[in-house]
Amino acid sequence: MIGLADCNNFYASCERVFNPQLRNKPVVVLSNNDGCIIARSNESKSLGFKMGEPVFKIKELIEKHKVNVFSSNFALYGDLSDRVMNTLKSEVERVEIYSIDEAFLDFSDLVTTDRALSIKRKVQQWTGIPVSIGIAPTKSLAKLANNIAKKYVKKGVFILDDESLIKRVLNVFPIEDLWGVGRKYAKRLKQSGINTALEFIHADQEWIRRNFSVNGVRLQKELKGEKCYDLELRPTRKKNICTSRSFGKEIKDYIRIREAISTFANTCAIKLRKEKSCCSKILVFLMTNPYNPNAKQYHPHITLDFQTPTNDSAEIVSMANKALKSIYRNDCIYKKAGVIVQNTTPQEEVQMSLFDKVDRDKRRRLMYSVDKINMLMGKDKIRLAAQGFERRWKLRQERLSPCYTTRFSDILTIDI
DNA sequence: TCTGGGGTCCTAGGACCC
DNA sequence: TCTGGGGTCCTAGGACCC
Repeated sequence: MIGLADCNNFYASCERVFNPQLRNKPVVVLSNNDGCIIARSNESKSLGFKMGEPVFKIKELIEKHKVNVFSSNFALYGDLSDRVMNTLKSEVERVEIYSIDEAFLDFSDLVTTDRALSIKRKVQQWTGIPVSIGIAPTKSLAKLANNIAKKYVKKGVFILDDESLIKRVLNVFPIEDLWGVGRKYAKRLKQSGINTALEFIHADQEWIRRNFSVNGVRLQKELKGEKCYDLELRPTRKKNICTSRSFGKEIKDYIRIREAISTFANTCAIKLRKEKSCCSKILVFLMTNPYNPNAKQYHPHITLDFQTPTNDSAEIVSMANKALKSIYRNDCIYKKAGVIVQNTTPQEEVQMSLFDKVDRDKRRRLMYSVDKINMLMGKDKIRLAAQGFERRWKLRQERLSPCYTTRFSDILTIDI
């Protein structure tokens, strides 16, 4: 049996941990640039706030209900996520961290409601984060069980084990809530008269394969209780790494864009080194504001290759700027830009180029020292000049909560 | 005025090989 | 007039996830 532990309204719950005044009050967390709603407490959900809704459209509603609004604070969420995962690992031997707020748990040894409940209570007590746990024979069914635990079961734990229970649940489970069925697939399925998980199980397998690829077939098998996805215990190396942002204010000036692209490229290089990977391709893209119908639209991108795979900041930044130069036009105003490094290989397995002139050992030691100094002294203490100093393109974050757990100056003090 | 960011996998089609 | 068979690799686009 496989369990899925999923934190309830994770980002909103994180904001509550060190700010108990928010309990039982509506909370929403916004995306970067304070643009859209990306997390809601139960209170906000019942007030009708929708996932992904742009904030400016619902300003009055927010004020009317005195909703507590926060900019996203990923330093806080990341740290609390680590605490939740470590707590789960203290109770279950085999844990797959699936996302920032979800983990699959191997329950093949012992499945009881009591065990699940005591795990849930421990996470709550040790981290302050409420979780729900669904347990079933396959990952897809565990996802489904979790969905039910969250919505309908007060104690927050639901075990989906015997066949007749599974059948009863599938019969009322909406097709669009299945794991792996997004908006497009749901629409197509409904057009074919398939509205519940049970109807999906009974659909013709060849038809599913044709319309929803092998993933659809796997989902169908998993719902029937046949395992297609195992627990993945070792974190896998990323194949692509992306750093991109919308700008707080739109930018036209080449120098400013170059500073942003240089910063994004440098961040990609840092992420690569953290993964101990090198990349052999780099993609740079620009975007004008698609929501402004009067603006000239231009969404260029270009991919360039490295002769020798690299994770050297200087090499990656200079290649990114070369790419930028070839797509930049000065008659557009840009809203967003980004850098994606691709075709990654483990840094120990880099294929050298016969004509390479770079002393790669020396460069690697240099990068190692830069990373180390920045870790000790603070982010960007050593940086490339191309990144600039002003960060004029920076995000809007007007309602940021303190980094309670990751910054000394933000640690709570207690008056006795 | 104001609309997020970071990933993965699959498939079809084109280019190429012998 | 008649024009094979069996592959691989790469990429763009589309779907999905959180």
